[in-house]
Amino acid sequence: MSDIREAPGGTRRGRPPLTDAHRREQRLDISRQAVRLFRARGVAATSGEEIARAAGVSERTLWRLFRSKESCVEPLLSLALDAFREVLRSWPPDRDLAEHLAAEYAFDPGAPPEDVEAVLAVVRMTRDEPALRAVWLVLHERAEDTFAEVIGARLALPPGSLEVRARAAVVNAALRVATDDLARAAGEEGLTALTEQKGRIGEVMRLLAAAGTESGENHT
Amino acid sequence: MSDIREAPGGTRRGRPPLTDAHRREQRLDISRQAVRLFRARGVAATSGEEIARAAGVSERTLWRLFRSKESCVEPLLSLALDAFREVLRSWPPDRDLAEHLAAEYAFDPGAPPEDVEAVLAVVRMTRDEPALRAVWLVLHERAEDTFAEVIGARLALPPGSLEVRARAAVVNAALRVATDDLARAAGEEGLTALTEQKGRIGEVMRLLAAAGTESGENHT
DNA sequence: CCTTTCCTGGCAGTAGCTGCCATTTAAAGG
DNA sequence: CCTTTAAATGGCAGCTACTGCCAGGAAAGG
Repeated sequence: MSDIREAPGGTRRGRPPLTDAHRREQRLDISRQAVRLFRARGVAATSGEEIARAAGVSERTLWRLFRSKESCVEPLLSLALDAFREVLRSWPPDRDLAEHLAAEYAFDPGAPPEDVEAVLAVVRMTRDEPALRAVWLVLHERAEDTFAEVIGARLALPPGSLEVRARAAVVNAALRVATDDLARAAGEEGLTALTEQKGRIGEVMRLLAAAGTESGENHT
Repeated sequence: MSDIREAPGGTRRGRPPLTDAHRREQRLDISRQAVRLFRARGVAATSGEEIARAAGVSERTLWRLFRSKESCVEPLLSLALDAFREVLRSWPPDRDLAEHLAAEYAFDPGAPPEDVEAVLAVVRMTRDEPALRAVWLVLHERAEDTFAEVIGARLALPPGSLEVRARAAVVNAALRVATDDLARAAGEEGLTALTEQKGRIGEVMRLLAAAGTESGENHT
């Protein structure tokens, strides 16, 4: 809304802020190091100082970029949510939501394979590490706002309305269960069977066929 | 399963463990004090020592009963989830799930009104306090296991199956959105309009009519 | 050059916890 | 009664996650 970046007349002075892209890359790099250490030694046995050292940054800036050591996994986890968000945004008007998701979403972030493997590893770790689970759930819920925008636009309802929020939360829940299941399967069988997993994801997505799209007529 | 409480021959020696009821009451009492302080001074400005002192217990035992000061709100928040769980368990076989929930669930824990108000206050606080939000989300997800038991029994499917877990997560999401909305409304208008709120809860619950019950036939 | 603005690091301090051990409490046996 | 056993609690030391504060250093314009 009122995001005034530049005063109307004057020229910029001083060092320009880092670009958002740079910031994201910086956080992502730290995230990679943190996840590597978490996988190797466990979360409890990994200190913030080690993460900072591995990322080639001071501990002070680490705490500036992440509010807790567990939240260092956020950038990697966000890759999965971003990919889903893109598919949701590409939802064509003439198609059923569940059909669209079941057909188009296959958990394929446009990211290097080592990042994808790291994401799946973190999702698996959230089962045993309560703090990581909390991060995962909070991230998921934050993504609901974006889901609500898409769904709200489709239903011609405000994104903050009760119905839209409920539908966004339902989509979010299905995504979480599907992703957890995929990560578990990838951990047990390796991700060779990823194509088979696409079927299971589609299965979950199809479950919200009724709740996600049609039947906008049964509310007052 | 193998919950052997008593060795086959000998008699119990030493002090018996506290009953679960006592434990719950103890944690609930601490929870009340913590929420009171959180509401008065904010979470950041409330120390674990203060919570312990207010609850008449040593700081050491506080940390034994709660892993973090934010998790002190868990017992109170659980009241809301327990109430819903009870309604879900009373789901009659001949009724639609959404209908049942819309008709029977009205956010009325069998608890003293000051506890109910505290619960709503905490739910409201989760909007601005990220740590409390994380606790709320984790608690919700933990409740999904119970939801899955009920739904699994109804669908004649194992509670751990993908479909049952997905449906439980969907119900859970709807409950969360409805509860957040109710807490917000109660905070703005006071809870005089609670009867009106029952209508909005029903609205949300009816949204999962299709996803929650019938249409078990559209999966492979 | 200087100035401004942003970024980063170092350092001190706090508080949220944890481990360890002593003390107390509630039961049963002698 | 006293002893024994197990569970609960408290006190203390210590570690680490994290914060505030301030001092440079880097990138822009004057």
